[in-house]
Amino acid sequence: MTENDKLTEERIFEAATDVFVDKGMDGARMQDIASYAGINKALLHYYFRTKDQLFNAVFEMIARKMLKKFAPVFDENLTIEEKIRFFFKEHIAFLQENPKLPGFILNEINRNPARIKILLENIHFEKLWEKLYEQHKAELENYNITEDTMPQLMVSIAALSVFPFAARGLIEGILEKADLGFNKFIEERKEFAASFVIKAIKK
Amino acid sequence: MTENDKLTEERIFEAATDVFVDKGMDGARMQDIASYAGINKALLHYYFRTKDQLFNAVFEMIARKMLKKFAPVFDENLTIEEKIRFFFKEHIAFLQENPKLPGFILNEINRNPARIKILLENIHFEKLWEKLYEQHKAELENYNITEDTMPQLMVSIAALSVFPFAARGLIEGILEKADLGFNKFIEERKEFAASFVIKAIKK
DNA sequence: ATTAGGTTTAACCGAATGGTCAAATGTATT
DNA sequence: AATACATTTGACCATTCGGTTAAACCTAAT
Repeated sequence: MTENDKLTEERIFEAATDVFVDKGMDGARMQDIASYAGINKALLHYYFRTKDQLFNAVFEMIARKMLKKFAPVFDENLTIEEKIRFFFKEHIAFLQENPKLPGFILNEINRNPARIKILLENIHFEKLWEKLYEQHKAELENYNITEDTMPQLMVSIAALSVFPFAARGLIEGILEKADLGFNKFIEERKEFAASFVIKAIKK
Repeated sequence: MTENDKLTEERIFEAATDVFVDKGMDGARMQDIASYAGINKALLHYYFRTKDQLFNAVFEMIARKMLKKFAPVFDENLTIEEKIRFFFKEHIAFLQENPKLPGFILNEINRNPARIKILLENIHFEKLWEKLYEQHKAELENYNITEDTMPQLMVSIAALSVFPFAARGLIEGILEKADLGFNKFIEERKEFAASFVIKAIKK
């Protein structure tokens, strides 16, 4: 049953993804994953020998999926400002559908920083801003951005997009008292963050 | 021995802080904390009955310490721009000395959001931007900030300061290839982030 | 010196957890 | 129908972990 086979493995993988993202590596229980997938715990170990192996598979898949969302911006033929607006719209929309990913990834990275190096090799994520800088060298004359400050800019953009989700618990707690829902806050953020960055870098 | 007593309890508390911040609630082991404090595991339970109690004590102390760093800005008699520069300088300096706090807090908040509500009640952190907005109402005529967008601004400022530490593993992995140390990156960030925000909100 | 009370320890307990195994079940091939 | 092979399961194991207990230790007061 290659068909059923795939189904089982996929069900396991999806269950594992949900549980790991929700509880983290340390908090996740193999039994939970098995129950969630509607199978026996031994079958988990049949498909993925150990918890570590299962976790690594899940983590790499998620990290790849997330980092990939950063990439398409660089292929589009757009001005910097258009790219910035495009990025915030797309990336925040992605996070709206996967709101727990930021917290999960940041946490697991801190728990095991070594994993990142492997990840960054598999996905070629290096010198990403250099490419961007080359693409817009002429255009950047009108902006307060040099090659040196590109990393600062990139991290800032990532921060503005990712942080609200990573700190959702805090933000919700505070916004509540201003009776402003988190969803509305995020929806408004797509435009706010984009304009914020563009204003910030303009000469 | 009230003197020795305090010493033991303090040693335990400090050890617990280190271990919890490093491994998180789920990853931390009572035995590790005991060993780290140079005492017996039973003595841990003698001073702090359960792991939960110990963790709560540690977490609340850390959260209070960290959130407190946000407060002084509001007491100073400074212009907005001065406050922004002051904040980034002070807050990032604080994080330089406690680089693992952001990851720890964000993670534990996601793992147990309910705890936040209790915390936010103990520390009165509410409507903080309303105070700020009132203080600078007149001055804000020259900026693109309304009362509605204050939360967006506040979250953005926090993001720019906190995120690099929460994502340190990632940033280091990427910066490495640009042979720029994390420390240098952070040092430069104090000025970069401040100017970034000021530019962004100016009319 | 003895007592009393807080402090510290070694040994232990029960539950939970990651992982294993032999048996059972299903399935395709001959 | 019989064989061979992959899939699935229940029962089980060893270890780890949070927590307990009873006894030992220390110190100050009588």
